[in-house]
Amino acid sequence: MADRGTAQQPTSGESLLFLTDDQLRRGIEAMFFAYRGFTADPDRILAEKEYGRAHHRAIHFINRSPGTNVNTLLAILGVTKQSLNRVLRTLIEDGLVEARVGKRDRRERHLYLTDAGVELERELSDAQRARMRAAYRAAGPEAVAGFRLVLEQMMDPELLRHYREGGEGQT
Amino acid sequence: MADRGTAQQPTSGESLLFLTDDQLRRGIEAMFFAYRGFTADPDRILAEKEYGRAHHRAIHFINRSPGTNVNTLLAILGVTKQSLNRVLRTLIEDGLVEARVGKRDRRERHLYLTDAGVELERELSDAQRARMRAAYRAAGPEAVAGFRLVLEQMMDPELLRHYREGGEGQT
DNA sequence: ATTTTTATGTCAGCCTTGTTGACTTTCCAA
DNA sequence: TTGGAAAGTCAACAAGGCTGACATAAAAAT
Repeated sequence: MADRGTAQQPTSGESLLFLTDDQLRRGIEAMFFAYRGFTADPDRILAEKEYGRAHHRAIHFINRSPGTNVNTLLAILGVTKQSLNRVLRTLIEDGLVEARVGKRDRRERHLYLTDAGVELERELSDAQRARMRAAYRAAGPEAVAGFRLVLEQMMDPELLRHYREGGEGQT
Repeated sequence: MADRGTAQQPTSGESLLFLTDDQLRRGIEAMFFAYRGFTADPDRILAEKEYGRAHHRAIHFINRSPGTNVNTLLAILGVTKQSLNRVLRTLIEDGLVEARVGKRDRRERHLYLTDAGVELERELSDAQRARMRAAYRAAGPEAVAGFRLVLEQMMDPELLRHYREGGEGQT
């Protein structure tokens, strides 16, 4: 209802054909299908190990920011503490994650991957990166820049912050 | 383990900096965060109406290809028939989807949205398109082309087929 | 004409991962 | 010293995946 309907003509000289409902629909489907491919490889590995996608996400972000506390992780993952806690507990029990009591604020738990955790993270992200790398290589650097730009625009602004802050990569 | 590790230098003249592990990790996180934004608006609408994301997906693809049969939908959505059936049954009970017995092959059910179904589809896709349109507009046509190209490369080839066949848009 | 295969639906039961609500423990800070 | 934030726990529940088994109708093959 925030829309001007389906019939759209090119307006100014810029040609806004890429904003037609049909083009948008194709983008939406591309997101849907691509996300499936994006998660397929890690999912296969996780299934063998009695873990799920939620474990992967926790492991990923603990690996990216070692020593992060539970609250921060909660905000990044966008789930409830009860939901995260269940996942975290199994990872700690299985010796993949270590929760150290905070020094300054002893209520906080700082999360770290153990050696075994690092190893699983490696296995999962190697698989995911392999597919990503193949896609990047096939599409080329200019396409990748556009890909990243559009995705950033689709994010919740709050998450965009976490995204930009995460890691020390030279963009 | 299909990787050459983190330390990567620019090789040929082409500069393969966009293929570093760090760049790939940022792409992976971009996918994760953006997918959340991508589904946030429809999810909000669906929650009010006692439906979930699975209903949205079914409605979307029935709307895109009216008269499609259950098997095709199964292949596109990548779920089991039991899972789809549960969703489909509620949609039919609620009068959003109609299942007509096939004329040539009377085993098949051809699926159509009713007027009420079309209306919900509109509401959901308007919300989703609005965000997509804002992202497209902010990123610009060249970025959108790259976005689509990378996503296509990430898809399962089997799904890529469905993706390309779907709809009659002039790409 | 009979058998087999295909398309679909359905029942039962399981798992993961999300939710809300209530409650406790710890401990920083006003 | 007391209020409240951070963290953890327990219980109950729902959505939406999954497998397996089975039923029915109709098409296709023999």
